[in-house]
Amino acid sequence: MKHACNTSLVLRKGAWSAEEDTLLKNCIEKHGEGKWNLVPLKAGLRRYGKSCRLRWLNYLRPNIKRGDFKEDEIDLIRRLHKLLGNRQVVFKYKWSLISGRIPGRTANDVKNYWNTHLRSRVKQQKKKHQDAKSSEDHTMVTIIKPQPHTLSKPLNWFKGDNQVVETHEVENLLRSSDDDANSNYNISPRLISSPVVLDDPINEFLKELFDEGEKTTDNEIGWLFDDPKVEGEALNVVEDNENSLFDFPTDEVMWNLLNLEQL
DNA sequence: AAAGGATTCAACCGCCTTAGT
DNA sequence: CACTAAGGCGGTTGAATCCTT
Repeated sequence: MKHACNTSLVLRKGAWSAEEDTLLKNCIEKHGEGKWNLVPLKAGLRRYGKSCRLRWLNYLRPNIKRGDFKEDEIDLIRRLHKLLGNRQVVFKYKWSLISGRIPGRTANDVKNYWNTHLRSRVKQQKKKHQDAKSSEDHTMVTIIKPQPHTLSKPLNWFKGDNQVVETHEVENLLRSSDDDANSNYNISPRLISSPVVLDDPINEFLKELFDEGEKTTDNEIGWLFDDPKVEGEALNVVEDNENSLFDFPTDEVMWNLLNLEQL
């Protein structure tokens, strides 16, 4: 028999009260983030640690921006979702990546905004676009690089049916031609050029991702480096002692790329 | 004014990955 | 190597609020 009759052990669910918020905030300010399973004890809350974490990250954390999304924020979400949205398997952390580009907005905020405001709108636009282009042979989509986002942990990348490729393997794929004449992709630290085709889904994807110029099919990804402001910037892969990090472009470069994209 | 349908968004759920043992 | 706990993610839910009739 569990302690069902002891109400002091029943954990609360649902909306947070102002009192709970204060307790959690004080606790985090005193002890810092982390060890979420201990937070309810430290804070005197009858909540799951996971619930505390979510409340802190999405609502109580300093510098969280509330209220309506601005036009530039919406535009950025739309563009980044177009880049990442069709590649959900590879870009597993899509919403985090997108929210990482928008100061003060959480992944949950961005996801909610997309689901409630943008998804249907984009669907309609896409359908319109397809209808308009149905008589043409193909559409052209130019694409931008992923946002600058430092991943603290190595990610597993999609490799095929239930297989993953470790980050270091992707690093190998992206290794500079200066470092390895036999590298799969002829990528200098500053410029991406056409990769070699290999019989592997991830390489197929990377080929698409790094292919020069424009793609000829809808929903596909390619690169456009026509603009000299942008040309020369590339996906840098750097080492951080223990962890492999993808150092995506700076804000300025990102905006240049986004401005180039014709959506 | 009120009923009820539509929309919003905070919070939960389940799954996956990672770190520790 | 296997197991477990914790952290982190995207998808989904449902209460609150807004809008329409």
